[in-house]
Amino acid sequence: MSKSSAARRLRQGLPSVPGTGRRAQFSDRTKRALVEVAERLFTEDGYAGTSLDAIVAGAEVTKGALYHHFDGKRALFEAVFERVEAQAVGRIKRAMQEQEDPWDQAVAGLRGFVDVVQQPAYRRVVVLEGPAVLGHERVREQVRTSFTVVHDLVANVLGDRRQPIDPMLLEGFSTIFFGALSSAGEFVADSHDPGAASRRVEVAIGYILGGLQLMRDAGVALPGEQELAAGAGPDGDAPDA
Amino acid sequence: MSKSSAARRLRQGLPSVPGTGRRAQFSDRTKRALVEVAERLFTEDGYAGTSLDAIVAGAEVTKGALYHHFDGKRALFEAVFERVEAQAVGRIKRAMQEQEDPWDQAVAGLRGFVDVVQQPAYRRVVVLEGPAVLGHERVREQVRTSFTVVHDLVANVLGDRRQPIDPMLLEGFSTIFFGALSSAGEFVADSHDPGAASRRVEVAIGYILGGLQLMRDAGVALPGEQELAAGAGPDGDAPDA
DNA sequence: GGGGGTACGTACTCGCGGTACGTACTGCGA
DNA sequence: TCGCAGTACGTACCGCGAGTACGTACCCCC
Repeated sequence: MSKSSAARRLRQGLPSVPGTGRRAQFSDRTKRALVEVAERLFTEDGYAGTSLDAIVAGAEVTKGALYHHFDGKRALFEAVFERVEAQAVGRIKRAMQEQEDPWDQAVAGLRGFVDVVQQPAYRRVVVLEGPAVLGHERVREQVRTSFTVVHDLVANVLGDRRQPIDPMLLEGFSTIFFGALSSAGEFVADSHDPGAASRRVEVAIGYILGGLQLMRDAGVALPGEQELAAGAGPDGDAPDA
Repeated sequence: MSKSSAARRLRQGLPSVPGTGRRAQFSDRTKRALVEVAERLFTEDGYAGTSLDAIVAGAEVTKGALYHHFDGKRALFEAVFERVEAQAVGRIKRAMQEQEDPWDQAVAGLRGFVDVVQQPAYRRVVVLEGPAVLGHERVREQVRTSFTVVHDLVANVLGDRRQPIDPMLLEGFSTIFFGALSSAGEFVADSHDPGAASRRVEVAIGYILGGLQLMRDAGVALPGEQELAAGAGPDGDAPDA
């Protein structure tokens, strides 16, 4: 049937008689193997399309091992989800740290984010199936890290004003802009010519940010908390062109 | 076990001996009942959380009827998906037709879209699970109708220029803005105070659109097709503030 | 009025997630 | 060094649920 325990350990580069090796090392290796195989299969075939049997077969263990390390299929998916997200955050942060100037850092962050959304694992596990499997609030919670980058950038672009911006309005701006960036990444990933598409996307994002700066510099005031608290705001349309 | 055929027909308000009634009417009624029950259950419990047994029990038919009308669970979900989307499009179009002025129409369309994204059925079936179950390209295809509203609006805001805008760039703008609107709806739906949140969202969207108009009127040119075709564009950042 | 086709109902299979339980190995304390 | 407890699995099984095969009643049209 399945390979013997000794053969498996041999394949993992460990002594077949593990008298000397640390036991926890075996355990961690098994767990990591499960997560890595699961990431590959979930990315290729999706959550529902991947059976636990396929995962344990790929990792050359059995369901007993899987259920020893994880509470079930969802928990395993969540582990994969966290891993993919962590890799994405690392990628974005590394890109930003290569820049000195705050503005360049922000641009690098945006580019990094658009890049990340194009990774197959990120698209499938985090964007496509994550919300349906784990609930979108769980995704939001996890994505909070990369969201912060966008949040700070928006605050920076809208900032430099005397009275502080209404926090909920800032949150709204950030959320909207975050959704815009996600769509931008999707647009590039779905495009037949990713290079050309990403150039368009950068132009578009730059144009939008430029517009926000123009609005700010033109003195078009955002409403304060008291105006927003009142029931009927202004018609909410643009300044007369 | 289950109710007899006669009892079911009685319950549906049809003669228990349906000698006079049209046969196709029974069929359509069964099909619609299945879709309606499925919409309710899919919205409440999600795709994976809803069993076909629960659906056919709710519709007071059996799996034979379901598999006669639909190719399987996915096909039934797709029918629900199309129904929910069609209702959403109708809602948006109706809101727009109440306005005369093109700008007011556009604003009504945006508001209608943000409204729609807050409907539980739309959120769950179209936004949350649709992409994972049917694939995001299928969702894109279906959502094309409401996307057109956004597309036209963006073209309108960016338009009024001498040389026409690069089509792919316009597509990028629309996609990004569409994503922004989706996030806006999600923001409102997730908020504890939807009224306050939707006011913020309208302000933010108005501010962004105003920025785009300012950019246009300030003569900040978007690159043409030939510049975009060249490999390295400008750094893609905002105009100096 | 009978034959064919539609619109179901019934009974079953099978894949898959989850569970119960057995077991080998390992590190530790006496 | 010997037991002993706990870990890290393996194995066998259960139940649910999607899909299928097949039977049947009824309607419509000739």
